[in-house]
Amino acid sequence: MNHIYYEPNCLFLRAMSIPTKYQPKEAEDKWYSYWLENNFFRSVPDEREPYTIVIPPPNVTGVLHMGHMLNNTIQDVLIRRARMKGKNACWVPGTDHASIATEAKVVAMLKERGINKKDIGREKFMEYAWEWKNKYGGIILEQLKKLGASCDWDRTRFTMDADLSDAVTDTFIHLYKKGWIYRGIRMVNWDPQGKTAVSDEEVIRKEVNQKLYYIRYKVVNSELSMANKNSNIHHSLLTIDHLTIATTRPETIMADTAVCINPNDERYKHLHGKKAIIPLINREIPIILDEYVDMEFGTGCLKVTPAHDLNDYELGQKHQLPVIDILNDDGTLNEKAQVLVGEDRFAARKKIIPLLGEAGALEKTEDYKSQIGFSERTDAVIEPKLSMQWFCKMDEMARPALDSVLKGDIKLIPDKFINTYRYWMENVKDWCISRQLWWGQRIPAWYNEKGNWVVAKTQKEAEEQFLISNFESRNLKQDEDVVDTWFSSWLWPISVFDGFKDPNNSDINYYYPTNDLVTAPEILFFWVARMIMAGHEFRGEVPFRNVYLTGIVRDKIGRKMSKSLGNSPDPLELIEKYGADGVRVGMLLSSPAGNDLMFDEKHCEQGRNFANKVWNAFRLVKGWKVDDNTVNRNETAIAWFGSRFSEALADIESNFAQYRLSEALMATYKLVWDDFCSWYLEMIKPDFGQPVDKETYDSTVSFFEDVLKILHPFMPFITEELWHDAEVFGERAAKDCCIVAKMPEIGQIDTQLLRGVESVKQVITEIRNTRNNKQISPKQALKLSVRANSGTDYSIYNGIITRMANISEFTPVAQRIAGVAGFVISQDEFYVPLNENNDPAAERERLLKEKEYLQGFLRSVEAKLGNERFMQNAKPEIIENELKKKADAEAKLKAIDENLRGLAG
RNA sequence: GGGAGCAUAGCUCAGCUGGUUCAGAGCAUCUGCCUUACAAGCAGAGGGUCAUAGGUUCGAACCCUAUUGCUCCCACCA
Repeated sequence: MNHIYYEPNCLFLRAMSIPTKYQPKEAEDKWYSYWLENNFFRSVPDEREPYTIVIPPPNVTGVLHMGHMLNNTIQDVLIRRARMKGKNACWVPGTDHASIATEAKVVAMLKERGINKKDIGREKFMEYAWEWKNKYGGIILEQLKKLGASCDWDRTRFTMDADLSDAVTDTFIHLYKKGWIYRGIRMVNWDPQGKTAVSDEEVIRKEVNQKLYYIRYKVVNSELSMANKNSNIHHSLLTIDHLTIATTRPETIMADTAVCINPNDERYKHLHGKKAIIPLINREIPIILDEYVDMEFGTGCLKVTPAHDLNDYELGQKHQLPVIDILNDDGTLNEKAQVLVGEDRFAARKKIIPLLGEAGALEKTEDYKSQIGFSERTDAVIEPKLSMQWFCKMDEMARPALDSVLKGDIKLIPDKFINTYRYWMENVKDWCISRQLWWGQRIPAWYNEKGNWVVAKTQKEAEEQFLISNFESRNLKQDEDVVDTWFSSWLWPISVFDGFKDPNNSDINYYYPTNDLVTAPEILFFWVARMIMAGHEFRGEVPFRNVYLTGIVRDKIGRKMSKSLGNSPDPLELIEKYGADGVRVGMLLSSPAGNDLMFDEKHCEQGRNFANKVWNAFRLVKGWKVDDNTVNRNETAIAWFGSRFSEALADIESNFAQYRLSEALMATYKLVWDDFCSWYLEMIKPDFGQPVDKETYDSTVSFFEDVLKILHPFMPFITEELWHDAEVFGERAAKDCCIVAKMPEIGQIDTQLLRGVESVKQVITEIRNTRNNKQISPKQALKLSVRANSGTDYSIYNGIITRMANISEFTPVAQRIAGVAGFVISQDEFYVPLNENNDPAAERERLLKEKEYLQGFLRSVEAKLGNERFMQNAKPEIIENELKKKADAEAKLKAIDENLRGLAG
């Protein structure tokens, strides 16, 4: 779309050696290193007010995705703004060890090399894992730098740093001593792929199409079966009946320990006290009675499998049923299953169906939809499994954490999340904190050979405790499990400032509580709620004041961006293509807090175009020659933009105060593009080849400085680049960088002037419109007259109007001018005599149309004013407004009537 | 099954305590322009029964009720 023959024209431009398009790449590298070299991101406590953000630590092995882009752009905007407002801004970066995800990656890596995790043992495995971490762990942080993230990199932390791990151990012991951490056998969510337990929150439920299998169990006549106890072979001959159960998991029938029916179920009264026989393995199980069974569902007969279903487990406990666990940790069937041993649970499900068929036990299958739990990290289907785990009691910690949100000590933005937060906190369950992994902080519990155990920080301390309690303390072994990753990340806002190691150090005292937390609503409970609990428990204070919840980044047709769908653009490629500033603007343009972001590359394009606009506005100003002898004719324009800037700034500030970042950006965008470029610069632009007067130039340069400042948090690179143009701004010392410039403050706002210019803009638009309609070239100067009925003095706008609308002569008149094109702006009549003949008929039509509209308007206003109840109930200022509307409309109608009469005459 | 939220222009969203004929912005679209900063641009224009149906009110996009459609969260029905 570039006009090839246009570019060479640039050669004729004076002082226009800079390209017509902003080149982001070079500026980005240059200024990011410059900022680093000059320690602008570094924060140490001082006398200033702190402004602190701790980054939601990304997975150490992760790579940057669009969610990170959005999240970190927001944080950077907030932190840069705070820095420019004179606060001591501190953004603490870091990464999370993400035990299950990282361990899975390391296991996969080892597998590729033909190494099995179990064979090499824990120590060797950890060596590999650290090696992996050191190799890939920094990638995502390096990527954040490309985005312009102004983190204090000297403070970079990792959740498995020695100090942070110590904090985990110490808090574990602390909570254990309080009685809030306990150990027990429970049904947990087992991830057969990660081979670990996961917490309830890490289970994602999805609706899945399944089959419901109807399986026939023979029923044994109890007396006969007793009599023939020793002749299993003849079971089938002795059965007198059968029952049918419905299940989605036929591969678990070998673990059944009962069949349950509702005692009130008339259909099955004859089964009371009898026994059923599991098909294929022919094991006898009791038929028990419990009202838990829904008579409506399936056949009304429920197979009870305590080892592989939470409800069945509870039912089993109640009826003291044995537990038969037929699954290995990896989800394959073990020898207790007797059939299909070694098969994976899903393979077994497929294979058992023909077996049941052959045995005559399969009655029918039905399609069936139900919710199934998947592991958040590995996406494996969760298997309920009975095992010994560590738990953390949550109810007591939840209470203050709920209060601080309900009382508003912590604000959720947007606040619609308060409801969900409350629901969760009021129904909080104990947290399963142990994980059967190696990558993470090991549980500080020690066991002797007899199975006695203590909780202690070191083996030595454990031995001492064993001695005190007179237990055998030889050959102590530490618990093999590690704690849940979130058991370290919930300490993050405290641990990054060494608040556990040294609870009274100057950093934690200065930076804590932090100000804003920017994160996704998905981890509101996982992470945010638990951080609040930890804040109360370990510091007696909330960890942050505001939680800005971002939405999910989706593609433009609303699908969540994911690797598997391949619909996620590579953020670094986007930066390459549109520049970091362009991408930042693109991300922020349409993403109000809490709303999902329908990502479209077009937004980045818009961001890039905006950067280019700023760049070219700068080229314009840079190209001007200043002449001290030229007179300033732009006082009005300068005064206007000063006011307009303050007005817009007030709006921007208010948007920021409410965390409406996209609106703050849009307000900035419009101020710069429309008010500054399209209006102000056009108003004051000297004619080609003409110099600009000193006053206008200085004011414009100063305005430009302010514009760069308010743009900086959104577009750090281009602003810093232009900021350092020595020709325009003079040489700047390092300490005077844009990144640390003082944000402009809201100045005087001359509302009368603002309103006047708004009218003037309308006048100019009308004239341009007239040109468009009548196909008059903008180059052809026109004459303009005004009959100022409103009393407005247009003389101060003379320069603006003549320049912007190419008017050769702008004169006030006392009488209306007949037979001339015209328009009315707030009671004032404007006339544009045109050279060619007017079309009186068309003009008349236009006037009649406007008259009709005004009459309708007047009628509605008069109706209101004539309404007694309105006059009684409406606020006085509303009524006053209506009266003014009436007067305006009447004046306009009068002018139109006069014009119509003129046309007629 | 329970709870919450949303529905405004082709798209993404504003619309704050009901009150300018209130229906807005950006993008996209259309028309005319290579006007000496910028065609990644300039100037102008056209787009909407505010999901549907009722109600409250002098007055409703806004408050209430119902309906429809979508989204999210929570929940053990095999």
